[in-house]
Amino acid sequence: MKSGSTAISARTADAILVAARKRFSSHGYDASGLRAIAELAGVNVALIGRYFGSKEGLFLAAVPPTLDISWLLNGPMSEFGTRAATIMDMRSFRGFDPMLALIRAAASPVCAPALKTALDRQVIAPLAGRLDGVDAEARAGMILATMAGYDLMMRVIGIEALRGGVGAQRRNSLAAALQHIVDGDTGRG
Amino acid sequence: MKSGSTAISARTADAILVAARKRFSSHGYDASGLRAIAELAGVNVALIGRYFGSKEGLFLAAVPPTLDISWLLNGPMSEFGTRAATIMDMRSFRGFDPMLALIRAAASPVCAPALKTALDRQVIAPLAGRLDGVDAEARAGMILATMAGYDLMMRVIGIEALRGGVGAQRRNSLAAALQHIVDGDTGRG
DNA sequence: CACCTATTAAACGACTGTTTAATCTGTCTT
DNA sequence: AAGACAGATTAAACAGTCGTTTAATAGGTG
Repeated sequence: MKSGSTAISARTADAILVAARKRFSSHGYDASGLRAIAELAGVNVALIGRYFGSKEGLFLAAVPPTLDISWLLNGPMSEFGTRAATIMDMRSFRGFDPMLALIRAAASPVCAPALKTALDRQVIAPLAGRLDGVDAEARAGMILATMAGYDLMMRVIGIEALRGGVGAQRRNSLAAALQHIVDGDTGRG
Repeated sequence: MKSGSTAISARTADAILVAARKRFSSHGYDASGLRAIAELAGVNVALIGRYFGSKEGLFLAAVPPTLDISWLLNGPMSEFGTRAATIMDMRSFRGFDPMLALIRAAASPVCAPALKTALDRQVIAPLAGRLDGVDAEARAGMILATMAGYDLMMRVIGIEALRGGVGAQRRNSLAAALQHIVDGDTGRG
């Protein structure tokens, strides 16, 4: 045998996780039925209950672990704005986008607490550690808020002012906004 | 009779609208049942169908008309950042908060199109008209995105880095971020 | 009383997350 | 090789809620 008692289940559980991430990021938590997730994974609905206990358990196992920005911290912080804006604008995930899953699930009361903890530990803390100057944590929170708001308006709602026009223009707006927070410019001095 | 055929219904329809706004802004679109809205309004569920046709019709009548920022454009644009940040941070709506309703309903596919139209006409356009310099619409979109992201992180998810600490600190972060976009600072010149 | 409107209780089918019991599959034992 | 066992998977049903609709009731004026 390959690995004993959970060989087949490990692959099935993984298929469920992959399907859940796709569905949660494209339809949100409330609008994602367990049967739709199961069908996308090619398994029976009852297996979700068996492997993850409940819909909330499935969400907790699927989304929070994917929320990290280590890929964004590789490089000098003097170029954080352009680096973040470029990735945010050019990215094209195939089925699963952690940021969209975060935004679309935030409205659900059962998701918000887990998202808050994951963001505090995996996004705010490491980002604040790379920021010089005062109020590092508050500024890290503002950076996250700016990126999330950008995605909320451009990808979830589809605001024309951000979607239309030359890509470089909106990237510059986002890059400049982010870099100012990184540089700690208070705008008054 | 007072006004013919819809005298009593006008008051009832208004009670339904008020209840719907409260519920949509505190629980989002998907998690707001029509029966909960009707009970909050003190009327029967069937009246919602009679007055607004469907749940989508109720949302369209309740939320989009409330999305405007005329109160935010009164005053010099050189103080837009501090003015917006102060109102955003100090505000305390009793039951209905348009910004929270926008954020919590954005994930629903049936709400997004209407929100997009309302935001384009009632927020982006008037705001862009007050902005000097290049890419006024893209920058107006960034201002809206920054404010929405701030609310998403602080009020919906409850990020500690934004909630905690002295209020003046997080207000300064938000105010500075917004003012830089207003001033059209590209961060590279 | 008759009439029009506003309002209600009740039921509709469809879907939700979750659970139960049965079936299938593959491995090990005799 | 044949039977027994354990784990993985499934079909089916559970109680509940969803948005919506239908038919009956209450309220107020002519």
